[in-house]
Amino acid sequence: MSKESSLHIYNSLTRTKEIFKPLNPPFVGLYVCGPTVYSDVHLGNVRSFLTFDVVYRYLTYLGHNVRYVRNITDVGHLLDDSDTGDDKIEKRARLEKIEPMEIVQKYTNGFHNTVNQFNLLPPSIEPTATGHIIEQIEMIERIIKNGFAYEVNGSVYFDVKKYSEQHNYGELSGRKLDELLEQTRDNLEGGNEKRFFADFAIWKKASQETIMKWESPWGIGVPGWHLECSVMSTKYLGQEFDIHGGGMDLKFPHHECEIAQSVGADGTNPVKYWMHGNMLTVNGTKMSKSLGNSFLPEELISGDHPLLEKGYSPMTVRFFFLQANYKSTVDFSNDALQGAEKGLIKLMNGIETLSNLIPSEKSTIDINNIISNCNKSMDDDFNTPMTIAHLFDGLKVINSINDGKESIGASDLEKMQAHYNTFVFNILGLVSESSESQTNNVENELMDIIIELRKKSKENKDWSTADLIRDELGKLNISIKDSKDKSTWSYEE
RNA sequence: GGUUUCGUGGCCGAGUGGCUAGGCUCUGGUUUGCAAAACCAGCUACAGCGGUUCGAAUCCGCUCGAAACCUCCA
Repeated sequence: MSKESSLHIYNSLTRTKEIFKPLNPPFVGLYVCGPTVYSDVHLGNVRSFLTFDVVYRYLTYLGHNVRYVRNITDVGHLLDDSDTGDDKIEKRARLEKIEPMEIVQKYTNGFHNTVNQFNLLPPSIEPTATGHIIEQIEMIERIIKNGFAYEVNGSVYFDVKKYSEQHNYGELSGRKLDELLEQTRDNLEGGNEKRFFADFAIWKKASQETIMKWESPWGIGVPGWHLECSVMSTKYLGQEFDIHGGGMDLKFPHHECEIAQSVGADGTNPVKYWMHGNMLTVNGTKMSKSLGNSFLPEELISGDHPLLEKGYSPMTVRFFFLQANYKSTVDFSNDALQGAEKGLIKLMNGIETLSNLIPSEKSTIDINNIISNCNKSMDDDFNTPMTIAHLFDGLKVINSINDGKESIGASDLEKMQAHYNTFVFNILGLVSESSESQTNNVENELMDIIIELRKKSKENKDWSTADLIRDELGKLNISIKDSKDKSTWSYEE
């Protein structure tokens, strides 16, 4: 069913690159931690979702039947585990004086808009935490039954100490419990319901004011944040599934707790391959809401932000992110963005050139190398920067064919065009930003007339008229490029 | 303090024991009525100090520096 592939994935759990073998071919389960919808997603969030968008796209390209689950956290994201723990969404609702569900709807819509702008494919299933309260309660019951959780005063905590007697709590993040203890001594002070400092809430008793709350065997309350991912991933992908992704910052405690919960409830380690995307930094520090250095997509596009010299299109940003490895931090800078902007234009121009190439009798160049190089680099843990480098290598060939220095046969040309379409548009998910506006027929025909007129004046060596036309079009952001026998036009920024 | 990771040229960023990354910028050239685009060539590199090796930017050790996580965060 799936193509011959030697896809390797860096598994955060084993800290090595492993060959990817689906548990139940041709199906592949991919779960990605989605946003907590209590405020706008910023660019750092986008990078993470983009990483897994490309993973999803490439797995699909390889012929796998991928079920991609990305959740929406709409409840249970407690500010902390203290007894006065507050829910992020409720806090926001109180601030904005509206219903929690209104907050959820507002920022879920915002999230979807953003994600569309960056051309991220929608997941197969986008479950919400509030839609799976029953399953969460059932999971808590299983954990309690197995002796890995205890109830105190209407709340339920995961018993990390008990768990670590039989299992390895910290296997994902590399943390050791006794070391953790030394560092968190301060947190043990005060009246805490937990038996052990590392225990975490899986059910939290609701206070009087809490709006979103549910009945449970332990009274009225809300589920713990880590629980929803454990429940929803295994509900839709099975007790063991292939890939779990998320940002590096979720590795501990969130993902560590997910493992503990699943093992605690069902005795199975749910995830075969853990993937963690790295952070977006600004001037060397992580972009985050709390630090106030985050961009909203609108600010990015308009350039209306103190840290931005100008606006950048979503595709420029997408391309910029793809030019770095997902496992590395990327530093956001204007110089880098401008570099990406020009690089993307070059790539898109090259594809335009490719689509207009005229085939020759036979090829003087080897197409297969370019194609297999792209596959190889994607197979190497989704190495998009390398893939892009190979695409640029191919561009040189395309341009020299266009210049008449090399030639390409009809079947090779077809292959090459298919290859660029597949890799650039389907796998990397880039979109030609000018093409949409160029589908207007009247516009195209008008431009044909103008270009024809200009051609006439050029033939008459009436340079001033030819230049006038070019300059005036330039004012409308239309640029004219002359080659030997014809002129082409396109919109520019 | 602990865990994880990293330090590559003007900028961004791959790579990995011996073979050109790539993009952007800059310089020179080709092409062009001019421009743009394209093409060719050039320019600055692997934090520092030791070690292993025939050979290291790539492995090991130390030093210096940076980041994330250890509290909510993609």
